Amino acid sequence: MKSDMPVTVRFAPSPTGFLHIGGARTALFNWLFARHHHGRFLLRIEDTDRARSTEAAIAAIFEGLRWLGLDWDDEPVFQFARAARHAECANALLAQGKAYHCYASAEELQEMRTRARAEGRPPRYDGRWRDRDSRDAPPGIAPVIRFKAPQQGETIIEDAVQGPVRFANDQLDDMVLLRSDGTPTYMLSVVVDDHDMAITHIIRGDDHLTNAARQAQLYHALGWSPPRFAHIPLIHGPDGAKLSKRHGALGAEAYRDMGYLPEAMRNYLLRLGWAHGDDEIIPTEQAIEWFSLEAIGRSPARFDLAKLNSLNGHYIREADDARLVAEIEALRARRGDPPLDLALRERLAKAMPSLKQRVKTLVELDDMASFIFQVRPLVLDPKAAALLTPEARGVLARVHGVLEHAPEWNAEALEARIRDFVAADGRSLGAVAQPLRAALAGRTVSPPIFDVLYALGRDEGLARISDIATMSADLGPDAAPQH
RNA sequence: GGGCCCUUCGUCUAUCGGUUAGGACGCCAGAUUUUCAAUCUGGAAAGACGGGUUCGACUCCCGUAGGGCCCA
Repeated sequence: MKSDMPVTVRFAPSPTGFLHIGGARTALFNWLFARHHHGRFLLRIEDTDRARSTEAAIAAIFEGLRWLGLDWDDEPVFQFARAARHAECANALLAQGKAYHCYASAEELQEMRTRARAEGRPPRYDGRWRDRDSRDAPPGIAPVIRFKAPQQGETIIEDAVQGPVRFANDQLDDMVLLRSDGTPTYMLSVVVDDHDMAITHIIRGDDHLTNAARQAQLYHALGWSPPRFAHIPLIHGPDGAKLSKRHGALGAEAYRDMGYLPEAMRNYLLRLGWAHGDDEIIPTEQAIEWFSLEAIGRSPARFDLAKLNSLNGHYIREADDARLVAEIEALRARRGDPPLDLALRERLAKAMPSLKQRVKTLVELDDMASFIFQVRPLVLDPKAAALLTPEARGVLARVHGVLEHAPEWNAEALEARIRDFVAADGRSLGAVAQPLRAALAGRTVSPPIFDVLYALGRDEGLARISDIATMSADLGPDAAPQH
């Protein structure tokens, strides 16, 4: 263990797709651990699979991490570029007799597997070139370099999350380090890179737990002390199976586009497999202070959108209004909507305190704000149209009269005025508020009508009421005003 | 098939041998109310199963079942 060294962790995705939710959580845990210890959080792009690695995926991963607010230290390391260094380490092991050339052909390997299978043994390389002289090598065959793994005893991983995990060494065969074309294998590259990057703690999904044993052996053979391992359980879909496309496993940018706030996502992901007593709302600063590997659970957690929604609603309500306006503008821009002019942006800002109270996502926020973006004459939805009976329109005409001389145009003053009108008229507030809502928003659901009136402003508000009040034709469900 | 890991309300979790098994999301009911929310109050809801160890197990051990990961 390198307890004397500054904490250095890494996130090492393969750029074969977007930053999915499991990767995002792994990155978050690494980031929190680094920030907690005032250490470094590095990025390594494991792009050795040339066929599947893409520039687009690399960009998506960077973008996803930036969106989540997980800033990394130093320039990212690209693994493929370090292949020569990896080969050098394999050759060093070869020179020291800790690795050997293996000339077994693909057919031989296949034969080994089928025989093992037939005999009910686990399919493993049988070590046939382990102690054989290279002079026996068949001509014309480029050898691979295999690791001379210990055959007796056991390898114990003292995992920070899983506790001690023991592997019998005879279960682990002599893995390939360098392929016959001279390219390093994943197992070699990871160990060399983690060592060269001075990684002190490897926090990754527990799908790598078995790899840890072989990697630990490699560390020892190379004369390096292994880092501390922390294998965190994978995230599962709602049905308990591994999270996959089938569950709609999406990239970080998809969650952004669905209207989630990065701080809500961080809070949600943190609580998947990690807890601090009964605390649920844990802002990032607090998370950094509290985070520890010991508190990570060992059982896989299921991804649950309902809880994310709840957290997101909380963070939206807490968010600064100006920021939310900017978020809505960004969302609309991504969707291809024209930018908001000054007046609309101002209306949106005025409505924001009320709007943000009633939504779970930014997409819902945008929808809740649609009354602001509507252009007169409003398109009424069927329920709103049904509310606007001739009688209701008559009421609206009188409300218009009451409001047009209002000295002040703010929610409190408008409410007082309308309540006076309602009281004098002997009606319930609802009998006036609902038609008013239909006229102002074109829907039966909106923020409180006084907030709506205030946000719309005097001219637009009165005009919308007037549009409906002066309408002569019957307003059947199909008679809503059309553009 | 082999190795390894996991198992508390529907979901995320607290509990680190002694609790009426707590909280959150979701759900149901009520309060509030101009709609929808928000908020408040109340409610239903859990230790997979079987053995041990112990005065006492959700908690420790073994087994079974179920799920997952890796290898092929």
